[in-house]
Amino acid sequence: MKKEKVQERIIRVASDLFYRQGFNSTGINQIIAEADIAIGSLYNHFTSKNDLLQAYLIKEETEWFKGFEEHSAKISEPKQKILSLLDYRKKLQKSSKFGGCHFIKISAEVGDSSPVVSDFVKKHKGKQKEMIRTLVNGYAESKKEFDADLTTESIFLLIEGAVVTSTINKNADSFDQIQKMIEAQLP
Amino acid sequence: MKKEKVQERIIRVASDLFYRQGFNSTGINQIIAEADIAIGSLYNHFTSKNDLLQAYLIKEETEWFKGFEEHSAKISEPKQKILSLLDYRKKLQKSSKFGGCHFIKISAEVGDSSPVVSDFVKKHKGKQKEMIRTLVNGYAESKKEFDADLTTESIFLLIEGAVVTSTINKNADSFDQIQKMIEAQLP
DNA sequence: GTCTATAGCCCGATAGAC
DNA sequence: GTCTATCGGGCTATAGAC
Repeated sequence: MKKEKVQERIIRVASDLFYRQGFNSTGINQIIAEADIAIGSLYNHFTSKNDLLQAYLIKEETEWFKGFEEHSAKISEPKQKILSLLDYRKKLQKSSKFGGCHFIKISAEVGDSSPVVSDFVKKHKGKQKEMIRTLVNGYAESKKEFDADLTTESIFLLIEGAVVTSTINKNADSFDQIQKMIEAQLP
Repeated sequence: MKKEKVQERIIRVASDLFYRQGFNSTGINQIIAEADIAIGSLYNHFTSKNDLLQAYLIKEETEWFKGFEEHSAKISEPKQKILSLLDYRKKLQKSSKFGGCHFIKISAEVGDSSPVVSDFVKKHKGKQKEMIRTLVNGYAESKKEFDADLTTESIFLLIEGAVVTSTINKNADSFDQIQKMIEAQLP
């Protein structure tokens, strides 16, 4: 394990605070205190707080896809691969104490006032949906009279609904429910 | 039309700003400027900014249910009544330029740090779901072998997913998609 | 490339005149 | 019950020593 560089530590600390407290509720002073650096050092590595926000988005997106790849690496059967995505999102929610989706959260907080953030989140959710589409198409090859597009949209929207709802209710019930629903759509 | 009282104007202005800009990004000074009052008057009617936040939540919840009642007043057929809920949420999204659900938004921004807000949003979403359950039960009476509970959860989660997704994509596509899905669940 | 000090601004909230 | 003036503190960001 290589020693963590200063810049990486700043991003890690800031990301954690942005997610847990919100971007606007996290001050520069808190970031430098928890990262144990001086404010001059922070502004040597990042030009502004918004610059940190961009690094946060990129980091979380990279880790999101890498995390799913690792989570589902051993699964090759298409239906199980789809279900492992539900399991992945459920796992993320549990390990974050139901903190919610990073991207929905930041979008709700600063999205409308920052086109950079809105665009990033929109594209990210598009990537998620395309990943689902690939999984569904892999499943659909063996089936006839199967509407892959509608199934893709349905799985995507059910997951988004389940994530938001599990965040509000602070439990994983909605994931157990959508698992039944999605299994029923994959005969 | 009665003349709008000062207190009502404050709530109206603050609510609008909280929704469009976010709670943390809205300052007291902006509220009093747009409401055209002095800061002393604001603190005569409300004890704190958090007090205003509570008034905002109550106002939005009241208007949400009243709005649906009016929107669906002329519809008595159970299936159409359910579909009118989708139409209502779609209408809300369009008229707010896809600003998203008030309650999901405030929950994402300050929910975790404020149990009062988290609890309110959780209860509010519970009320929404119970309303859906009543509508679905009204429909289910005429059907056999119909899983009202699972259908209720499915409709609720699809709507939540559609609202979040339409907010991110700034269009109503997801509502058109869930309409197909939900119609298919109501044979 | 790390540090301290501080500028310049805005925040929520209060005091007290009228 | 509305107003103005102001407090104390936090904010992001910069300047400049080392």
